Amino acid sequence: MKMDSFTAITKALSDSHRVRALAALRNGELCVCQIIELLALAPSTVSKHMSILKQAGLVESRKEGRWIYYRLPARDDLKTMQWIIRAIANTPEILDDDKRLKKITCADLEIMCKKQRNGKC
Amino acid sequence: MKMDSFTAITKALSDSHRVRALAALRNGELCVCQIIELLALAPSTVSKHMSILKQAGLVESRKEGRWIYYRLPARDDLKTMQWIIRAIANTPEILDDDKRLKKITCADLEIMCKKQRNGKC
DNA sequence: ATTATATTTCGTTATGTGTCGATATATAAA
DNA sequence: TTTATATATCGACACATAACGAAATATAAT
Repeated sequence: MKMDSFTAITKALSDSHRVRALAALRNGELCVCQIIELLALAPSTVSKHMSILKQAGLVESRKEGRWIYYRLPARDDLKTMQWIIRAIANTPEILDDDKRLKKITCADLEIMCKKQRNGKC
Repeated sequence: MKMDSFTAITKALSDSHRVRALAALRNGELCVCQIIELLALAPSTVSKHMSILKQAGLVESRKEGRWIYYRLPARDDLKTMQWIIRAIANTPEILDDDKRLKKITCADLEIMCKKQRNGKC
């Protein structure tokens, strides 16, 4: 691995919002609006975070209609993820996120996005 | 691990100078002035870097007379180090550092520090 | 005791980063 | 084709961080 690639990864991991987003993806892909809901940040902010994770090679993305889904890389050449996930999986923040994620993933995407527009989240 | 401890580690690892210092320690402890020589930064800057690494639990220190030595933690509870070291050990930067380290560790501490004072490094 | 010196701490400056709102882009709906 | 909307990009701001030199601290040498 090159030094730049390495620091790109560690920089990407040095923000707790990004770490939480990454952990949220360990049980499957998520739509951006679901991550927005989870982190409770402005859409533009979440978009930036995800682009940093993608740049570092820590996530991949897929477009489906209006929605964009992010996921952990399929080919885990690096066992990076395993270590990271295991390191923080039991923190209160992530455990709480897991709970909230269940509700978020159950909700209909259209309805959830509409709630976000109306500022009811 | 707590989330704060985790991001303290990733933040510490998100600077290439600190990563280089860490890699330099994998073959044994080093005096601060040796790390100054290796990184070619101001003493105060190196001191700050080492305190960040120490805060994150990535290094320990030992005082001996006027000199302070840093080393990797003895009890590697986390296998963190192994992964980090392996990830960057073959980068040009680290390989070059290894070469220069051989000369640095051979040189007498007193003489090297004197050279630093006179600005000949 | 006084001086020299290895390292840290402090203050300052320049650059980087997280956040947001506004605008742009691309796709779906009407 | 026009309108709605999910996400990304841009511009601005506040705050964090890396760098240095100067001063402080602690230890060794004289």
